[in-house]
Amino acid sequence: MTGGLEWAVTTDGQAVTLRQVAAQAGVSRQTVSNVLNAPERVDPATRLKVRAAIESLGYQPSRTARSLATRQAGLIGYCLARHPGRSLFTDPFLHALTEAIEATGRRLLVFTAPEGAEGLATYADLIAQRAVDAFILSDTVDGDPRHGWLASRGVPFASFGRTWPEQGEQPGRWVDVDGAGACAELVRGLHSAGHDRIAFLGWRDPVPVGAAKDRQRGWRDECRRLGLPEQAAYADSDSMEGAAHAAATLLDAAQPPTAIVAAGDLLAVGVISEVRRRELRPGHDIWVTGFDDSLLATSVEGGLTTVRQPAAEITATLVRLLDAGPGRSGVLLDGRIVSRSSAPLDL
Amino acid sequence: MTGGLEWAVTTDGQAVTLRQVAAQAGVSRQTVSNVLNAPERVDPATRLKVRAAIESLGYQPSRTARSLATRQAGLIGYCLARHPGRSLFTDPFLHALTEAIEATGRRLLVFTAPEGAEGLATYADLIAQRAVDAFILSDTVDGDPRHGWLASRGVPFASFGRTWPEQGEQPGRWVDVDGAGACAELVRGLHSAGHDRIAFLGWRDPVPVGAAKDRQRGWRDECRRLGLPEQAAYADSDSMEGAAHAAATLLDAAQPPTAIVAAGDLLAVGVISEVRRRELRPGHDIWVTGFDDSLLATSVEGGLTTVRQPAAEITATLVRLLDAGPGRSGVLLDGRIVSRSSAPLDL
DNA sequence: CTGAAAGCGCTTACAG
DNA sequence: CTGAAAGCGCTTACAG
Repeated sequence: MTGGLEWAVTTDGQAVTLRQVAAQAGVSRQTVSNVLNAPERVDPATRLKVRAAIESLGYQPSRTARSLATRQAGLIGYCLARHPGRSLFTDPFLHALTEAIEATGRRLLVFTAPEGAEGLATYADLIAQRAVDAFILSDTVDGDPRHGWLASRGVPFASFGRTWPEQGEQPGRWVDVDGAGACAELVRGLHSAGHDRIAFLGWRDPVPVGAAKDRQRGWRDECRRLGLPEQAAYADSDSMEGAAHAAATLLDAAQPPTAIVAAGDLLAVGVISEVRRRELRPGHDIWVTGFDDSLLATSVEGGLTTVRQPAAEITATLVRLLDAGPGRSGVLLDGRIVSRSSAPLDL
Repeated sequence: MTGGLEWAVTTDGQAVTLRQVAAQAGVSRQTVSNVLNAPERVDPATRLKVRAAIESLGYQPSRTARSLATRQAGLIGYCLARHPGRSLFTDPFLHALTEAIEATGRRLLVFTAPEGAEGLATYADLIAQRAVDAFILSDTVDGDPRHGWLASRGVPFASFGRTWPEQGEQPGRWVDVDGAGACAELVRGLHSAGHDRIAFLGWRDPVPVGAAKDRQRGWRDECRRLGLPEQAAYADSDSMEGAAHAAATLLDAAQPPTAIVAAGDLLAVGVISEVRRRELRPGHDIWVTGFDDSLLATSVEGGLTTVRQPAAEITATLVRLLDAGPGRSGVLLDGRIVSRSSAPLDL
């Protein structure tokens, strides 16, 4: 014993099994199994004896053998987005998801799959091989085929993100961040701070969509409610450069906005660079906000006001939904506005 | 049958097993197993018969049962970095790794663990549970304890990144990108383009380290070789802002550099913003390079000249090393310089 | 070439 | 409360 980090192997490199624990404790194998899985059924004295043997041998049950017996892989499948590095939220999300799953004693299996309906074959393989018990879906797209497909087969899953069908019609269970609500709040905050011309800067069309439209809708509805003009511009690509050009068109208008709500942090950073180039000061002359609270948000001078997606809450909800059984339900979580100097909001 | 996407379940929702395939084909179970695992041993005629049954039932072997019999989990473990979102290469790396592992018929299990020696307990658990066959290590730090610990226990692993002990002393097998070589090449390219004052911009100390020092060493050695001055500055944090401030000190010098080699893309973007703020033109007045070819590199105006880490090559090498058996070896891969307008190099 | 047997390391009713 | 039995769904020698 070298201090708790030794792993369960005998001198010949073989792993310790139930049988050896049973032998050492002088009980049968099923008794050992019972102290592990139903300790209340076994006599306290033998329980202690068995626990001592487990401890001294450093025994841990084989996941594989247990899985075969219980018919549970103990693994949740998660498909990595096919465009690595495109979203700045992917990495924090995956980390939080892994921790949330681990907290329930299961683990995360990641895999890749082709886009769209073709990718279903990969899901089918995983199911047929009984390699996972359930799936977590993210990077959902409008009309995502996975949800209906899985639901119709009775495969448990939970989705981060909506597929945007009519309300209540989405198969299965989902959780999402209320992008519309967060952007509306941003507009209210900016308006309270004295802004009357609050523009929106989004992505031009062949881009993600659902979530982007949701954010824009929140901005637009709130502007209407407050009787503010609706100025919007769109970046040709998801880049700082694209955003800078789009921002330029806004700032060149006869009545330029005094605040710009960008649909993402990267876009916001592009807006800021354009603002600076015009010798205007972000957070003074022009207020700028982003979305995601990614590493970029704390990377620009003074910091970027942005909307944080509550990764831990999202993933905890996903895990809960996973075990909620069949049915349809949705949870909408609030994004949290993080105020920094690009738009010093009073929250 | 609805077109190949149906999964292997009977009408009662139970998965198809070997036994049912055997029954339908009119052979024994081990014959079915043989056509799957050693087809050359079975008569072509029965092989066909069995294949037809497999096909028609949509049968796939249970991973769990197979794992128990073969004593191979079929899973590779990979620990996610504890600082999600800090590195822009994490996401592309993970995606490439997953594909590389899948190409060998195995899958990737991701997990989280505490930093440093404490985290070894998590590795120990995974091993004791026989949940994985091997590990891929990344986010290596100087003097990383994992390599020696795993090697001494005979657990297969492969490392992306060095632990920077004396040459040849690192336990196990590793692959890394030659940051020194790439930065030296950058310096040569800049020098050929007429630059005589080529500064380096890195991170101030309590940051990653090994790789950062390696990049700086490449820059420094090449500057010495060419007889160029060695100007360097360091960002206080891994942020555009920190880089902008550090760049300012360089540009305020009596003999300011005409080119700046930044240790990372985020730093480089910060340098560019400082350059622009001074009404200087990146790629004309001041040439700027980054490292990683992350999404930021194509996000700034005209694009950032940077060093691409060959994700597919790295991960293919990792998988190869995983199966190379015990021993020590290292592979140093070249980074590829991607020239864009922030430093229009002739390559 | 094919099949009967044993075993992988657990768990789950079920007797005692 | 405890243990003998059966079984999870495969694979791997080994007879025939």
